[in-house]
Amino acid sequence: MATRSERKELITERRRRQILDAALAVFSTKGYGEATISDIAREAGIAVGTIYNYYPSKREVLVSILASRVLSEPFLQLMEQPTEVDDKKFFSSLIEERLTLLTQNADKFLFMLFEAYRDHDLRRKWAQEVVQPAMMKAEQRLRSRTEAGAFRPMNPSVTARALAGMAIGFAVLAMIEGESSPCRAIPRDELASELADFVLTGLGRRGNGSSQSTEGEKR
Amino acid sequence: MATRSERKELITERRRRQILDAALAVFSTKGYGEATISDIAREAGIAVGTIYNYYPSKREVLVSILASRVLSEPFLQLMEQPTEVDDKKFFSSLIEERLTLLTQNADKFLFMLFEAYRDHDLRRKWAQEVVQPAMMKAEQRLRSRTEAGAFRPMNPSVTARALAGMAIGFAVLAMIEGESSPCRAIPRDELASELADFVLTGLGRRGNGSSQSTEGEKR
Amino acid sequence: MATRSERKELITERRRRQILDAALAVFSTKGYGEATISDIAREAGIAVGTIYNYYPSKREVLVSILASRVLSEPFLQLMEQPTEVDDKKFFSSLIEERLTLLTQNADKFLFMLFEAYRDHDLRRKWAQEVVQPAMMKAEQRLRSRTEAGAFRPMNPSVTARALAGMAIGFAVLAMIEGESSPCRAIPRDELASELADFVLTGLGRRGNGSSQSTEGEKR
Amino acid sequence: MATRSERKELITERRRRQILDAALAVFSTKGYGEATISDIAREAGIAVGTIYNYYPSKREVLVSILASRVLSEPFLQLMEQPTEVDDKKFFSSLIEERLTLLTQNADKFLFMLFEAYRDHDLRRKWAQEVVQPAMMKAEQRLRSRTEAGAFRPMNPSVTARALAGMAIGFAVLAMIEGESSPCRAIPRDELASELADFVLTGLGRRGNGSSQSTEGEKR
DNA sequence: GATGAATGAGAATTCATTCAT
DNA sequence: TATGAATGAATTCTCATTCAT
Repeated sequence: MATRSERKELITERRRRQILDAALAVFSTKGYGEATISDIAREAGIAVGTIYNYYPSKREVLVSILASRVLSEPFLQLMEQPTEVDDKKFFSSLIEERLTLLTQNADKFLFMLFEAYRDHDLRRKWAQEVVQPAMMKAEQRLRSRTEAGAFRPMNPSVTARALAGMAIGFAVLAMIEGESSPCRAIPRDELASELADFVLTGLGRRGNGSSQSTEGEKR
Repeated sequence: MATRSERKELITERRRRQILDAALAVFSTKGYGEATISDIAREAGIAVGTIYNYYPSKREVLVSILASRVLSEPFLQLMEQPTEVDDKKFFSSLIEERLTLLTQNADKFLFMLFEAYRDHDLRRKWAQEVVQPAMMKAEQRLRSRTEAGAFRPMNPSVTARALAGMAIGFAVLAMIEGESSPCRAIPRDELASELADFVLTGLGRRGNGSSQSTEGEKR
Repeated sequence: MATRSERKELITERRRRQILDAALAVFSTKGYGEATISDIAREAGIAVGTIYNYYPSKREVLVSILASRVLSEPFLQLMEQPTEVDDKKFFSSLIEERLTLLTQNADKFLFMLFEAYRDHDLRRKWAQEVVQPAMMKAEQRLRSRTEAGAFRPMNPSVTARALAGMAIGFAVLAMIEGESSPCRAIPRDELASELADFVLTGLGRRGNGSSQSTEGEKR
Repeated sequence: MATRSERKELITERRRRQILDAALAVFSTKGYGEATISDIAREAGIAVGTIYNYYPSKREVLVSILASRVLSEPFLQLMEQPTEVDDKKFFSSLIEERLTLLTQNADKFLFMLFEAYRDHDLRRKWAQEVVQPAMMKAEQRLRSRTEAGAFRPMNPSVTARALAGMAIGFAVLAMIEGESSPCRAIPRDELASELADFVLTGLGRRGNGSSQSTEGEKR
């Protein structure tokens, strides 16, 4: 009967997820080195030994997390492109969504960033399977908007990374500042709108090239 | 002559620095949890016991690093404002410099970010003593440039964080992508110039509010 | 059936006893400070780590010994009152029994005495739960024998402690003198009889108050 | 010049005493195993290294203490015989004095007892040079008082040890009971008098042999 | 499969001892 | 001679891993 082995498969899969969930929670709280298998077992509500029925070592649990989580939710999601067409609306909703995602997963994100940084293979995998596809999509979009005359000519590779980076760095700063950040007082949608404006028009006044230097610099 | 105790003071200070340097190197390579005191001692070229003559525990070494390094070079530097007045030049050089700094210290920066994230006090200290003063300076500048009519009206708190965040996130992405990033091919000054343009004019074409959606998208 | 958890309970109890037995043996031989967990593990025939599955620290093993052994066999026993009624027989057998106990457990007794001396709580516990109840029983007996006209009027608190103390101190001296003590040559029952006589009649001749100084000393 | 070396000798002796005093204080508080050379140096107000100029090892400091202190003050003193002739007065003052001595030095006494117990040589030395001479003196006295008709015939070896033991054990019990001992409420001289009575007349009524059994036991 | 006690290698920490100043 | 920083062996304690139940 295939049912038998299928059911087994299913249960096994459930267990694995249960373990990875617990491990991710513990790792992102305590860091890989300071988390113990005991912590993970407790978090998962199972026995220590059970973990070893599914993963051969603590290290393997980490790798498995990085492999399965880094290359999936919420990181793929993080880079996905919505299909909104109005630029302002597009960026507002994109930014709002991403900031929420990043802020809610700051601990996991940081932990993965840090651990992946130390694992070359993972880093490469992450770069190739998550970051670069997403960047390519973003570049595509930038290019097409430029061709449509909506955006100015630019280097789309650089700009895509500046945009994505802005979201990441903004979230990092928000995490460091915590409650004391003045941004906490601003409603999320207003914040997103403000950031969208910055992204679209830069610092300069509309209608003038903002790279104009001040009077003293006039030529 | 106070020379005797002064000299001792000096030697002690040197040793402490020696230990912190070694510890920072090891921690940022292996992470706090996986680094051993032995590693640090070996890196510093001293005996294990010597470390304990200067710091009461491994944890204290970490805290001391975070306290002394996070609150000093290169992090204060990272947030310092040059006095350049031409906006384009200002941002170009600022960005170039910061990217270099961040890229060269990516490992340390990440490690600290991660560990400080898990140490409330440190995080608060970092926020209060580094990030917020720097943000305030940046906000000031934005405000004065706006008053001078050079920049458009904006929320300076948000914008300052978007700018700083962009640098941080850009560096993080660069770190993840490593050699495979298309930005690696671009000369550093050109990259900085491109980013400065983005910062100053946003995505939109000069002379038109880029938050306008294009005709084709009108409904 | 509660058998499962009962059995576990039983095994746990056995292990604890095994560890405490080994620890007591090692501690009383080498002293707390110089005994190592390794020594205890070796003595108990188990692994070092196993000890930590039952006690959180070396100190806790000590405390547990003091708490469980000081407040039980052979110390409670040491203070228990037989019900013999003939005074001479009573003291002879009491003394004989106690001396044997003390001598056989001199090392443990000393070790506990010394360590308990340095642990206020333990000392108080020992005093309250062992020494004082025993002293009270002894006082009771002295009082009732006095009322029966068998013993002279006296302060029973002081006398009870003098009696118990005599046994303790006699054992201590025997321990110090070891083989070279002249008491070693005397059969145990004779020794007990001699001590019982001393206890019952003191140094003085019967029939005269021995606190009188003799004529020869009069001046 | 002998003066030079004599002075040196003197200073050396002073230092040794200073170290031993400190070491005795520390050892009797923390026990040999848990005391550190640092503790001793701090207690003595000198540097760690200095101790090693006078004693080759920590162990040697211990041995030196045991050798010099066990065989001298206050232990020899403890066993010395006053020359009082009135038996009641003799024992009262003897007991009072010894109890004070023992109580004040309980920590040192216990520590030495414990450590000496574990050092065969020391124990033998203690037995031969302190305990047995003192016991012999006591036996002598008992014998002569018996010959004078003041004391009843007895085994002086046993009785001497019972007497000395009583003082020791009484002090030990007082130490264990601490503040909660009812003996604390009794003035020291009254206590001594009570004990002297016990020593001289035993438990029984004067004028009757107290080894008489009670009526129910009549034969 | 699940469990969790046992294991022992390995890490943090202590401290007797040395030795340059 | 006195000092106290440096050393590293020894010790306490942790925890990944195994395995009998």
